[in-house]
Amino acid sequence: MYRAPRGTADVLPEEQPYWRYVEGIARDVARRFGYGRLDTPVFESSGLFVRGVGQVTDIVEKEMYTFEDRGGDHVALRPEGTAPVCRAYLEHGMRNLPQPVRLFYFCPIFRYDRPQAGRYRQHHQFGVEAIGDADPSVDAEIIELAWRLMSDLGLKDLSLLVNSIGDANCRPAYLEQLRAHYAARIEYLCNDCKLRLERNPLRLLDCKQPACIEMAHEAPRTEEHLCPDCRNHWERLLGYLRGLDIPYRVEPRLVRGLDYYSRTVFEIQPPEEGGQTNICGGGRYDGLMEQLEGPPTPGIGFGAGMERIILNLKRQGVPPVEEAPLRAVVIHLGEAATERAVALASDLRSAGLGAVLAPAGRSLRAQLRYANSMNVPYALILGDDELSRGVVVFRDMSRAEQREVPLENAPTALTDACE
RNA sequence: GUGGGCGUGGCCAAGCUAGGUUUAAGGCGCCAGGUUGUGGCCCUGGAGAUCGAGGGUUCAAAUCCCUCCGCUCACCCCA
Repeated sequence: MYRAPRGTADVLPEEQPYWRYVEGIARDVARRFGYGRLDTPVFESSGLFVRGVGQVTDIVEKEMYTFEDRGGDHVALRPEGTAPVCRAYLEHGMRNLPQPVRLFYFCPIFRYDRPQAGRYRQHHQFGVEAIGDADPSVDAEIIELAWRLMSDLGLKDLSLLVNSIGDANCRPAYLEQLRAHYAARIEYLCNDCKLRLERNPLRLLDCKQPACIEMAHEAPRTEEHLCPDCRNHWERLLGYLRGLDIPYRVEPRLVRGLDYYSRTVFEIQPPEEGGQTNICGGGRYDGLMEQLEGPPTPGIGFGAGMERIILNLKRQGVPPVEEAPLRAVVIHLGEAATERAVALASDLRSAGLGAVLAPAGRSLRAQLRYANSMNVPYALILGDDELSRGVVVFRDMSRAEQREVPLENAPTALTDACE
């Protein structure tokens, strides 16, 4: 028998309220901040991600779903959300729009990884990007948006971690210091970190090995090696966050796994529980547009994992919104009544009422049991007797009371009853 | 890529240590009946499993051995 591929999941009807809930609130928050929705293709040229995300990142090196299509083009299932948005910004000449351009998206993300709690090969992100303005007030706006999303969702006890990793001016010198610090202690490094020392020294800082954590503690801090412009940007951002009463924590060892980040990086973490630590991550990417062969254009944004948000909503007991509920089951006895019941159910739907037909050919008792299991407030019962008199039995399921109403008045009666 | 745990009807699961008494318990759910037209509780009945797959040991394997597959948790990485 076929199963859903490893690391993917069906979202069953009973799960949908959570998805609707998160989408609804995310959409509303995005709207209140003036963000417009952008949908991009589920696959892109592989090169977009190799150039944008970075050749030596795990995402590109070992997690991308890439393939050659029948025409010989090299494409990849989208492994992250920002590069496609930037591609679309460039492709559609959005620099001619008022800056910054504010965009949001919901999309599936694909990474070939060993699945575990809160981690999938196909997951979904809500993301926002503000492109075309380098001012730290935009950083604050993005972080505020993320923070407001979480609080509007009803999630509690979250932590906001922020850091600045500098820019092209100050990072090279910082990385040299970092390398020197670790090179002097190379014999104590874990094997992964020995590789990082050469290839991606920034990542030395967030190694989880105990010995490496210790070294990271004494390592030079990004925050203390910023050039004047980055320092000014950083301090203004923190000032704005304080003004917004957003409780941040500066985390000197916070770096991000994608190459394109510069200056501001941040994450939002749920309270400690087993499983994945961050439900939202983002930062500034002022160099990305140039990597994609566009004009220098600053940008900042974040991605938030839908599955992880929903996982935490469940852990915290936040109830999702009710969907438009079913109002009635239409019960019918006999061929003639069935024919009329089909029309009656249709009339109810035309009146905006959720209604389903009880399974045909079953006893009244069985159909009522069905109505009971559907958890509807009313059952409309139509048999030969009612049909001949032009009425329908209108039964209140919770009170176990019923009365007759003229067939043609059924939609109105049900509407009134549901108010 | 590395390591731990687990695989018995749609779901939860007993049985496996000491192989035969299992035609593989029980519960939920599903269908029917108990009321020839009245649900929820209760009662009765029914459908539904080649015990993850393949091989081996044995007179006999869900139970023991081997191989493979899958799920899951953690590392790594990230949302």
